Amino acid sequence: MKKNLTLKQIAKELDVSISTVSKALKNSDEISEATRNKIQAFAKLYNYKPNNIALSLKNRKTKTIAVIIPEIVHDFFAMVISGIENLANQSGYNVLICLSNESYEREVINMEMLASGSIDGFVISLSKETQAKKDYHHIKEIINQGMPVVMFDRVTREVYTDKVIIDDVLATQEAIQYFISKGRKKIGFITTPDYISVGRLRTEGYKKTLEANGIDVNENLILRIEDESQLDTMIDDFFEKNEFDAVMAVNELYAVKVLRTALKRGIKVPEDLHLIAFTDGVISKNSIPSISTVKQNAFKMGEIAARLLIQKLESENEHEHYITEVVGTELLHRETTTF
Amino acid sequence: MKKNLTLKQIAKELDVSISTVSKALKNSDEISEATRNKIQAFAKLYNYKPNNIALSLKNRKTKTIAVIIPEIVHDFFAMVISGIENLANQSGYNVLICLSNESYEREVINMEMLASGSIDGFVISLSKETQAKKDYHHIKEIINQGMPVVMFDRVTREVYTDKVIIDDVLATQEAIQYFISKGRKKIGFITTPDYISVGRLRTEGYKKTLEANGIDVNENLILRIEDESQLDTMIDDFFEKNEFDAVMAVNELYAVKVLRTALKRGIKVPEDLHLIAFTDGVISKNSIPSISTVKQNAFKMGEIAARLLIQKLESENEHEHYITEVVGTELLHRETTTF
DNA sequence: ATGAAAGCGCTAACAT
DNA sequence: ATGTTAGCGCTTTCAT
Repeated sequence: MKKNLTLKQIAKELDVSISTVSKALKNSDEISEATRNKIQAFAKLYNYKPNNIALSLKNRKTKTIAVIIPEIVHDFFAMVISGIENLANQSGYNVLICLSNESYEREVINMEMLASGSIDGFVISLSKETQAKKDYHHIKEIINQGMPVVMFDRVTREVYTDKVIIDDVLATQEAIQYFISKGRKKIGFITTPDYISVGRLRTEGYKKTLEANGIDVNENLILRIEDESQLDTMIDDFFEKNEFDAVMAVNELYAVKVLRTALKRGIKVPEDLHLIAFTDGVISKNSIPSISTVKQNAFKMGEIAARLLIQKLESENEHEHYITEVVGTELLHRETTTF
Repeated sequence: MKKNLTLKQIAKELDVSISTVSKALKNSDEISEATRNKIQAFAKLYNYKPNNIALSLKNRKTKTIAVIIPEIVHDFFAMVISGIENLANQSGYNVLICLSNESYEREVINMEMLASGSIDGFVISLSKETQAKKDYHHIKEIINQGMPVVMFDRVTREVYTDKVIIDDVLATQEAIQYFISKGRKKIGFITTPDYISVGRLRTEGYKKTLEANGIDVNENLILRIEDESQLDTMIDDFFEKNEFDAVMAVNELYAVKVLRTALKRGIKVPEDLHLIAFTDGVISKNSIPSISTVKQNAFKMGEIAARLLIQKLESENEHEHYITEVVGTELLHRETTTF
């Protein structure tokens, strides 16, 4: 490992003191122009780069924020990240991404690693395992140490901090109500186990809407998928045992599997089966037929999360006050619904 | 910002020296068991966490590696990252991800930020803009400073370092040869501009195969897509002006667009049109019909890249020797080809 | 105009 | 068994 050029070396080489070099490079007018020029030229020539680590130690500021997401192969998270990057870069912040891979342990490890010095704040969406365990110690601790954390999408009431979410109940109600308005009554709902916050809320929205319309909730029409490796068989089985005229899925992967299964069984979409998914990503847009979705404005969510975080970072006062921003959603009709 | 507990504070609180605390926490037997216990108990109680920044400054080691990728909404990159994470985590390394967003400037900014202290090494796939500009100064510089860099997929001969690639020419030849073996002659090829290394190589493989089989290369049948926002119109136009019995696309997004266009035009797939794509991701798997692909073993590529990097990091000797690992590919038949 | 020195949090060689 | 000290690279206050 060749070592990086340091102030010390420059100082020695040019036979001045370290502090003179430091000041000269900052263009301080404490230093004569001649010396300044000489030092700057030298630094440039040998491509001096200040050591960020040393700077962070000193300043306790890194101008970088970290995003912790459960998985990367998911357009919703990818788009949120784009939003975060967009706003953060504009404000002069760099963005680091870490994956929890839906694992509690990796979430903790990554956060602890970063929390101790490397970054100024977090944007996080909880891993499945964390939500299942309901153990939020690591996050509370980080907040207690004074590091700002903004949560998005998969959040929890148990941590008091800024949050960015959509109204999952409402968004689902809107979709289900649409099905009903089209005369659909046998509405299937494919979701996650209830310990995942958004899955639970969406299921709640589904049930509420049926009840509000005087339709009995049939638990058989709700499929909760725990283990994605069994997606295909579970959905196939779901169709084997039930009959639907509409299905809603909590993400686009589940939705496209439904679509495949339905078509394979000779069910016509959208004529015989209406389908709406959460997450307006590449799958929904490009599937054939393309899938109608609840547009979550993921990019905007990312921007808001970044804005909230940076505001906290740059405000002096103790931040006793936290807010939850609810981003609006939109029902986007494509080829799996009739408009 | 409440401050983190430091060795100094513990030392003061317990009325011992800082180094005693440091040693005690490392369970050094230089320290009496009594003192050790006392200090460890205190540290635990107040939840002491060593400051990574300080450690890095000291050790010049961070045990974390950074991955720089052009974009996140792309299964190939997502899967490579999984592979990297897998191997890195096993070896006790953390992984940080940064996006270049296909921009030269962001690639440079991110790398420079990280290079100066925050990480031990890089795994990178070049951004489009970097490949177009052919400006690799930032990477060469980092390597010169003694920081190991491993490149994957979008690489360049101009930087001498470890690389992980597939044999793009060969993989394409295999696919095109398959088309030909099925009697297909009007073979379209949808690719990127030639400045993108993998696009160029794949185009080369396409042409070579045709020539080897005595088929004239018709440049009209090659569509180079620069600007993805025009994907739909360009492909539509491509089909308007030409007739195909087979098409190969350099990624799954292009492929699914081809599929949509073909079906919309009443072309039967795979009967009238064979289709093969690079990238074996969610789109190919879930499209209807599902798309036959060149499986790039992205996960494995990630693992190899991480392994190469970590080997360099942990070997003492000056690493004068670099290798390029070529990962095997596989033609995966699904519903857009007949087997 | 320039430099010395302290300090950020930690480790480790070297006292005591 | 415990402590002192120097040093990692940098900034900044306080001399000179």
